[in-house]
Amino acid sequence: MYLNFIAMNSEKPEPTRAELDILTILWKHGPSTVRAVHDQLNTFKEVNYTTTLKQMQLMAEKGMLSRDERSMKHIYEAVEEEQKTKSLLLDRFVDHLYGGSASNLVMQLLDNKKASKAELDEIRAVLDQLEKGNS
Amino acid sequence: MYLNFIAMNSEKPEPTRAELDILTILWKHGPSTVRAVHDQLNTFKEVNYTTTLKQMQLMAEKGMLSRDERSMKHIYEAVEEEQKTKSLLLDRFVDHLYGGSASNLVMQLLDNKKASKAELDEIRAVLDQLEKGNS
DNA sequence: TGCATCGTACGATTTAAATCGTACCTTTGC
DNA sequence: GCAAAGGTACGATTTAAATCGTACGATGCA
Repeated sequence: MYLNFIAMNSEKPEPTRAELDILTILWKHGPSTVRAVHDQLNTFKEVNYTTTLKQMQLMAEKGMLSRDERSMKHIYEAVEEEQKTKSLLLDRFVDHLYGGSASNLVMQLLDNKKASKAELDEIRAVLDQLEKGNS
Repeated sequence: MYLNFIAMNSEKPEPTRAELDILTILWKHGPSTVRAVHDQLNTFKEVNYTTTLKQMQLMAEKGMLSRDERSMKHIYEAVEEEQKTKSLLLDRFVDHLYGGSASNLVMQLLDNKKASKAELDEIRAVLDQLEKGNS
């Protein structure tokens, strides 16, 4: 009763929605000032500049972002790579909603007619690639 | 003919984590008492009974659950179907993390070695099925 | 009949996320 | 040299989610 493996394993915090918005911008544009991130953010979401600032400061404190303070305009950068973070989120998502079954998720995805013909072909290509590599 | 209010409102709220846990149980077991849901819940998460009760009452208030009060032990049931809800969540997920590209998501998924050989085959089968139907 | 058990109701609290207001320091242009 | 513009710092507030404590009504049964 002392150990809880599930709790121990899932102790990795996932970014919140607002954090993910900021990460996405940083991944896309590379190291940036708060101002730059904020401007991007405001193209789809209205928030006060200080809100973005605070958010990024907190993220830096948490270790999600690093920052270069050499100049007065601090430059922030995402610490974790895009793929790594998204992959974590995706895994959690599959586990939570599809009992860990990737194929179940894909089936649902394809059923949703969310995938165009071009996408289907692309997916098939990925499959071919994988099978070739594995065998 | 009047249109359903919920259907008209496209700002459909997505269930929170705790809510999703409860929905998942209800989808799996069908209409249930709070006690039954709570017991299931406690197999992987420690919460007080009244917490589960309150949560389910709120969900009913929000229209996510319906309840039959004829007996003292109220019976709750999920209003939305499993597939419909999951499909909404999946779409939001794809949009947010993969710019709406299903194939990008699938690629990541397959890269994650999260998919076994059997799953790959299954996915391929789904693809075949779809292409046949479409063309 | 009385008490333990199981149920609902619901206000209050805790926790976490997100936002904002205000203070104050630096740089820049005139 | 100084005001305006633009930057950081950070406490306080707002909002939403999740949890719990307590009250009290039904039921079952020795």
